[in-house]
Amino acid sequence: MVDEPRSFEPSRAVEPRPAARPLDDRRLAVLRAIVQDYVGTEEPVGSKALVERHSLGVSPATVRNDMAALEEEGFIQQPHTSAGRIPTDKGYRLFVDRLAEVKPMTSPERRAIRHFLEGAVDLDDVVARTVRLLAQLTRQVAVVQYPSLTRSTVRHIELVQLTPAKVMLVLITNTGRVEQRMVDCPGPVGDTVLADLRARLNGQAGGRPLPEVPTALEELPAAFEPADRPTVTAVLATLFETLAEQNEERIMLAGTANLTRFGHDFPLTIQPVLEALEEQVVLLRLLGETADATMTVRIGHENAYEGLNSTSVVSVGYGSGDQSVAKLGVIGPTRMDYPGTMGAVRAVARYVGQILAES
Amino acid sequence: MVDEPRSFEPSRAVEPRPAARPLDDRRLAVLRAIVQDYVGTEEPVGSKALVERHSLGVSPATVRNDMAALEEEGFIQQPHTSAGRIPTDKGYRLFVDRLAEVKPMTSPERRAIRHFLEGAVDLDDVVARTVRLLAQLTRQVAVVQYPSLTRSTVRHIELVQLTPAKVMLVLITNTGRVEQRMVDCPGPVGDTVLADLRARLNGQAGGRPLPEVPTALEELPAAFEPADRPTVTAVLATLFETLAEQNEERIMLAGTANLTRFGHDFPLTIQPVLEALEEQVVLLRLLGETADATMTVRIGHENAYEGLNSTSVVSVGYGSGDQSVAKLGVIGPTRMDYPGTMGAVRAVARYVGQILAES
DNA sequence: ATCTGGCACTCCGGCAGGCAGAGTGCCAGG
DNA sequence: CCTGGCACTCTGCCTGCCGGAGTGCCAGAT
Repeated sequence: MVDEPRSFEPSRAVEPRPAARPLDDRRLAVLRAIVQDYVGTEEPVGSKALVERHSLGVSPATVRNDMAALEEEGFIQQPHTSAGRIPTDKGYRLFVDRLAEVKPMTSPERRAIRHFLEGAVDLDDVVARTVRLLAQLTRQVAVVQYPSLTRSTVRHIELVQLTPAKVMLVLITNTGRVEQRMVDCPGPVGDTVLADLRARLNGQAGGRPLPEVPTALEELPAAFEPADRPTVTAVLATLFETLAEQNEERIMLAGTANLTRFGHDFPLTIQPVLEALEEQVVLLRLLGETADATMTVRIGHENAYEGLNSTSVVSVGYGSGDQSVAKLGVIGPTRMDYPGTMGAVRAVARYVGQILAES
Repeated sequence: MVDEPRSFEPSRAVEPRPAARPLDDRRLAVLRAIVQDYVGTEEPVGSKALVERHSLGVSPATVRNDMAALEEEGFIQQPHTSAGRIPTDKGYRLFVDRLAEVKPMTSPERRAIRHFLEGAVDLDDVVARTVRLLAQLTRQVAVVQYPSLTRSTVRHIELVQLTPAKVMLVLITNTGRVEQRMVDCPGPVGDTVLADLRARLNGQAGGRPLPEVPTALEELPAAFEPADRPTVTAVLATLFETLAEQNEERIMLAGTANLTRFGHDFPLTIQPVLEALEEQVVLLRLLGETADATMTVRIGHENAYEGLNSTSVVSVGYGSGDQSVAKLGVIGPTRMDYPGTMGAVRAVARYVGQILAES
């Protein structure tokens, strides 16, 4: 294992460390170079090529020794004897943790992102644009989760009478999401009752976070005439059902065509990934494991889902205010450009959050 | 070219046709056998294998002659000299036009379809279930278009005041589709005006096909006080915009993982297909070319979109009543099981139509 | 006139052998 | 502790070779 980064200081005491320290630094540099080259060329990288492309200031032979040590520790591996080295999952992990900086978007890029997202007309459009943008920027598969119901607040509840005993319930959240359900009432519903119910619903639930709504409305039926209570409870039941339905958490994805640039051994790698992408459940769980605010990178076997063992997932939460309402991310081969991808993901999350806050 | 099918009669006159007639029959049988075998094995089929698997009653040598003729006419082709034959697009065309029967679903299959679709709770769910079902039945990529706005009628229009000058417009169609838009009004909107407008909108537009709505509401602003007219026109503008937005025609797809079973020369074939699937526009145009009621089969180069030149598309309209409101279909390799696929597509379209009519 | 068996021909696919190139590990010397 | 050198190993590629599958054509049979 490698120690903490503070060992970079100008060498204060010399005795407690057996002079293995500067060597470690160079080893890390070698690992960084290997990752960068491999990501670029997709071919095992050898010692000679390394010293040519990166000014490491040492000879290939030295690099070979470092490589042997890195392999010993499990950061890199050889596909076969006398081939170059490629990073292992563990190697990538070290790379993103200690060797890579998130690469910020250039300001023209930022302008373009902002401009593209600002053209959106409704929530569907925002999500659609976001996911396409992300796929394009990273040239990978992008996934965006709709702002989740559970973290939103009620903006408005509307009741619409369709037939005497059929009412449509519309729930609008502060994130612009709209859910509608039909309610079959036990009998004809009077206009005044409906208006009253509508007013009370909005009065008592308006502005509240969705999970709190059931408790806030608990006492509601008692406020109505006994004859009207069945109707009220029917509406409430449907409302609570809508609130509870987490499986209504939708996601959108784009960039599947980028899968073709995945690797050489094609059908094998791509098939399970495509299967995973079809399963909303899998994707939701994937995003669910993301820490809210900080960016999460899951590399290869760190992914719980087996089909994604040869992919990496970069994800982060985004939100309309300071707190996140949903997640987004990209899925790509483990050999991806981590700094660039992370930069793009972060930037897009930030801007879509802003857009949502404005609308 | 091959002539009309009535030549199957027991040979009446012998003189005007140079006895090439019975031969034609056998040639067609050979073509059918080639298509069937190739679809099954995915390998060029030779004369010997053909006579072994199908009881054609003639020797390989004879079949070879027929094959030469079929190749001459462009129905089959050889990948290289001394390989077996594979059907051309033209060969498949002849096959589906004259040699194949749509294979009906078995009754357990039909029961399963019906049962699976009946579990749906709303329109989104109907479409989602349909597309998954279709993908599973055909083991190919399935595409389902949402019931289109242009063919639906207005069930209800609702106006919801969110802020003094912000109104949400909700449009509900008879197919259960719901569209909502924000309307920014030029000034605060009075309750009575809003109620009046709501009533008039529903009175004059309710039940009408969507395309007729603009003309039906043409005179509406005149019925209001001059002071309120800007608000009315703002609402109407948004409504018309919603109606006009054909690009809001949404589609859903499933079964992308089935692309891996496409062929040998992988990335090349699959890449353009994935790209096509990402472009809703392409898919919509694809389905748009489908004749409403009858099933359409477009084979290989018959597809206008170039990326789909090595695929076939089987599509058909479906509807809640007797007329179709949207289309659905599947996309697969030209070497697909046409009878089975067509049977599945037809059955699913029929049942989803029934489900929509019921709800 | 049509079908059939036979025959020569072509081409693909797989396999062995040889060769160049890249990369490694190790060792002795700076 | 780094470096140059050397022997070794492995892949990838090309070559040549063979067997198999399939065809096209022709002459004979029905």
